Amino acid sequence: MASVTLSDVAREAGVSLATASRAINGSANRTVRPDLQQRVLAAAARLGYSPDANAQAMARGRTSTLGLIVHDIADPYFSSIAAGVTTAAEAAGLMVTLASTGHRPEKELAFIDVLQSQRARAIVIAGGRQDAEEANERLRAALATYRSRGGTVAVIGQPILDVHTVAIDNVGGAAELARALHGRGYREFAVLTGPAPHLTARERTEGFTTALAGLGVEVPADRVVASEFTRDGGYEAMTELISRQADHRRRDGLGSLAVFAVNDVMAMGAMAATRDAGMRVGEDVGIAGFDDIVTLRDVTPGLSTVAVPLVDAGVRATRMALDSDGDAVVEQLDGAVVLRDSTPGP
Amino acid sequence: MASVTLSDVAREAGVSLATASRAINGSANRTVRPDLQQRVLAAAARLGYSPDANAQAMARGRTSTLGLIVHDIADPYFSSIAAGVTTAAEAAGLMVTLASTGHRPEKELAFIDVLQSQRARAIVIAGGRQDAEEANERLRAALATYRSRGGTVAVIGQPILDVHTVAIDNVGGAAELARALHGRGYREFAVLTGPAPHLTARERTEGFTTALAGLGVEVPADRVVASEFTRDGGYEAMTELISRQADHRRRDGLGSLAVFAVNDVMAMGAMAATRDAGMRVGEDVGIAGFDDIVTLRDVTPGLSTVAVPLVDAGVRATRMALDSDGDAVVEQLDGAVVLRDSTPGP
DNA sequence: TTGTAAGCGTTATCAA
DNA sequence: TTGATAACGCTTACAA
Repeated sequence: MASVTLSDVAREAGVSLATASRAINGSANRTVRPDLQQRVLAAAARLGYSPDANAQAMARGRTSTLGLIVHDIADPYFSSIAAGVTTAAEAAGLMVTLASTGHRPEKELAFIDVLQSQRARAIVIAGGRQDAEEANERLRAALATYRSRGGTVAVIGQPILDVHTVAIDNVGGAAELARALHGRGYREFAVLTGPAPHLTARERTEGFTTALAGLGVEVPADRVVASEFTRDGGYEAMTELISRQADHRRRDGLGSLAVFAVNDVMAMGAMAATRDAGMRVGEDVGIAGFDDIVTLRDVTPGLSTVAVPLVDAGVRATRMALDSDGDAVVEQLDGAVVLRDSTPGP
Repeated sequence: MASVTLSDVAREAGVSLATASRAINGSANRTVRPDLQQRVLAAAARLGYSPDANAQAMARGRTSTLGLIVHDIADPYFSSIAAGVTTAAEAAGLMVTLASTGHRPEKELAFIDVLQSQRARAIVIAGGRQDAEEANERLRAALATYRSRGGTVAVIGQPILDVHTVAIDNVGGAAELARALHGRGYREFAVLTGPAPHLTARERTEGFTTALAGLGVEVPADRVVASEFTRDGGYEAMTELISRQADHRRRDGLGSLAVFAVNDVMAMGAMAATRDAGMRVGEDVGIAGFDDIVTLRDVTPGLSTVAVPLVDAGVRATRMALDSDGDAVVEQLDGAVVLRDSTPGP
């Protein structure tokens, strides 16, 4: 690591350290004489000088790092958000430090500590919150400390951490989906919901069932199946649902039933389970998801879903974290129902 | 940013700066008396001390940062690799700085500079190389400089940058796929290949056609369609292919034709184009891809493809970058053919 | 406009 | 075992 330092450059250019510094980054203190500036730049190039960002961070008292915490970067939901965050961060001249928790909530705290240590300028946390008050309280405390030290924060998810939040309208989107499916003629519904404490799953489920109730349709309790918030969760929940239904209606399949899986990846699992049970998606049973994952837009039958602008969510969260420093602001992001052939109507 | 410093902790604990430092991280210089150690730790906790990673980096002369450069983090190919990289990095006690180039090769160079400035310990570059010698030469130079300054590098892609490389066996995988499709009875083939300079696309195409040649089957030039390496590229190429074929064989569709799209995402585009042209995937034409993207494993008909262990590629590349410091090592990663219903046989 | 010198928060060397 | 103190590479008052 025998790096070339700014002193080396200064010496090579025959100027003082201060002048070299000013020439290379044009600091607040205005100008350096053009010819000197050139000399310094030339010397830097000749020596292959690379400024030490850590030293700069120390001297300046601030870094150009933004932290991004996701549950699982391989999940298309989070990777889309990450794309938005990296884009917006780059536009702001920041590099992003990526932390993937692997769905372990305690890692969130640990990563906040690390980002705190790195003196990251801002932290973006992506991913719905859990209904787990002690965990949330710890998170709130950690973020409050981070903010008190000058960092800024934005969360994509539920606005319960007292920080800037991009809140996806899960309730509204699910409700609209419910009405749209009802509009296509479905009168029987089921929900493959996530784990009970998962707020996003819960909001989507409630939005869906409440909207149906408003239309005079009830979703019986045995048609609300809990599971993991994953592809396998969707598969298992659908399998379970099918076996529960088998009793009543063995021969005619699930006929006029529309199944709402609370995210697209679960919906894909549900589709697979449907097929493995010998039924056809769309014809024997309708299936809808939530998110409109871009990679899944070409599946057949086309998956009905609620499109969420995930990349945009990442961009907005980053901007919020960077721009506004005051009280916690909540920005709502609406989804848009997209009806495709997985729910053609009964 | 009025942070608590180690001096504050030392004062609070009534010990020297040096002792505080040793107590908190147990440096090479062995022990600190247990009671002092406790006092320091307690003081640190009381004050909410958070070590300044930048200062540590300066003093220690090394960081705990690993840089990851991808073309597009929203692409499932890269997000899977990123998952492997973050996992392996975390295991090594490193944080990863994520850089997404948006497919602009010049950004790769710029990011290497930034990572160099950050004094990142290692850099992992994911994504196939282009046949563009000046660009590659610049990259080689940048990486050589980075390495000469003490950094280590690993690339996932073609081993042409004189650094450690995880090379995916595109030729072999595509060849095996060709033989497997031939084994299912196909005798006519087409290839939706990527842009000409894209080495991964080229290797897959060549592996495929060469293997077929070995079986006595030739792929006519007008059945090799170039396009972007994306979903839309696949869609357009397939549309083009269909229109080219339309002349000969209007009524019987593409019958016994198997189409190899050089990656899964392109294959999804090709499937969409097939359907939009009123044909059925599997029955009217076979379609296969490459990569076995996890999110696409449940599409119907199931997409025949070559499974590439992408997460593992990320893990290995990270380990290579971290472990071996010497000459460029090339580790080959084999794919495995997975035949599904998108190529049932003619 | 340029230079001198004082930090920035740690680690690590060297004495004590 | 502990404590001064000199780096680490840079920025930025403050002087010149």
